[in-house]
Amino acid sequence: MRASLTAVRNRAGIETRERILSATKRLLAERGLDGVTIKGICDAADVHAGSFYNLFESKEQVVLTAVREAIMAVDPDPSGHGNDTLEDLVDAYIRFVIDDQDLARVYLMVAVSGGLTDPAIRSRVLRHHQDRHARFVAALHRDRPDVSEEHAGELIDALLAALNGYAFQWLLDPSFDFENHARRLLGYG
Amino acid sequence: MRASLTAVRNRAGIETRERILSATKRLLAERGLDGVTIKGICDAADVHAGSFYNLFESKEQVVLTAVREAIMAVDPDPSGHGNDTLEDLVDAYIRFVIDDQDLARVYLMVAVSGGLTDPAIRSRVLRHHQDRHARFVAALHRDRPDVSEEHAGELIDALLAALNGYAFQWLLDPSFDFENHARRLLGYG
DNA sequence: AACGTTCTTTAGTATTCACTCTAGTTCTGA
DNA sequence: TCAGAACTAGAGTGAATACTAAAGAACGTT
Repeated sequence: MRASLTAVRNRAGIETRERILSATKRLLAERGLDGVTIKGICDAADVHAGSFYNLFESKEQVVLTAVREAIMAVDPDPSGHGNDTLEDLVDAYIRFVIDDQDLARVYLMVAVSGGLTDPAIRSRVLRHHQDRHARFVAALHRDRPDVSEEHAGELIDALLAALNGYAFQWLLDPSFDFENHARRLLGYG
Repeated sequence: MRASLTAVRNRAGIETRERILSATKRLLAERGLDGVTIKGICDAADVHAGSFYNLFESKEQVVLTAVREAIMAVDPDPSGHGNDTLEDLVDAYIRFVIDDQDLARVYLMVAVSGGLTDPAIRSRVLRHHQDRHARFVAALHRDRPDVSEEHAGELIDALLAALNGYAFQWLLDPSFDFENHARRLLGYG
């Protein structure tokens, strides 16, 4: 690791950084976590290795940055939490997956392959899941105060897991009716 | 690729082949599709590279062999098809995931990462899914002849996708009540 | 316009990867 | 037991990998 990166201040540097990050996201979606190479990123971003290392410390850093953005993109409006209905939350996930397929692919691949193999990514994924779980449970409780806390926890557990399964199936086979199946999950009882 | 492999006939060769294959499966489960290396496999199987290439043509071949076994292990009793109930099929999947976590991990990682990036694996995964889908639809139709074919197809679509989502969630977080959630999916209506 | 900082390029290095070669050892069948 | 086939060991090859160093170009500030 380099001692420290020079500060990024000029317009050129900021633009290059953005180009590298979006190329990384695209390549992650296309080739997967380990299919991404520095050369691939640099070619796609039309940048030389030296420039890359002027702006990022390592391949790991740029990948983690892209992954972090993908994970954060799953949840809408994280500041104004507390007023979403369960339907809002599910809708937001549906929209995320459909509108931002690249990031959704990254999110799922990271969750599955990374979560199942890399301890650092695993804990990140689990933590993210906990936050999501809490948010969904709160929303469910708002809609249906009669549902017990324990039961709500289990319902949301199943809901989130199924949503991921649906999303994956749709990314693999676009004829899968992701949107309707996902909405139908809301008929909880 | 080598012109041809010498035939594997001796006990020693067969044993070594098995050692290599099971080491490959274990490493696939631990490190993922691209985390597996020839050196890793050879070390784990206590074999040298020369021996490896005497028994397998390439890294790709041994990985695909392991993957094929993982995918085949998902479906029970493929010969005697036609008499399983939907409950049998779901039970078999539950048992597969719980009893053979390594293979289940490989199966899911391959389906997600491989399916989303590698065209060869993608078509293999899709084809496998079609077979599974047909089997599940037939079982549903046997239980409930009143359900229309189209509706049955959609129900099974959702069932299979949810099962995969549940399995992944459980592999990531063992406190997830995979078995019960999976069984609950059978309350279709 | 001139100076220091930031950015880019070019040409590397060391390492790891899948895979090969060859010589030697063990096994099997006759 | 012996010949030939199957198997193993271990060094080695070239390509690809992440990453670095150093020099020059572009930028922004004064």
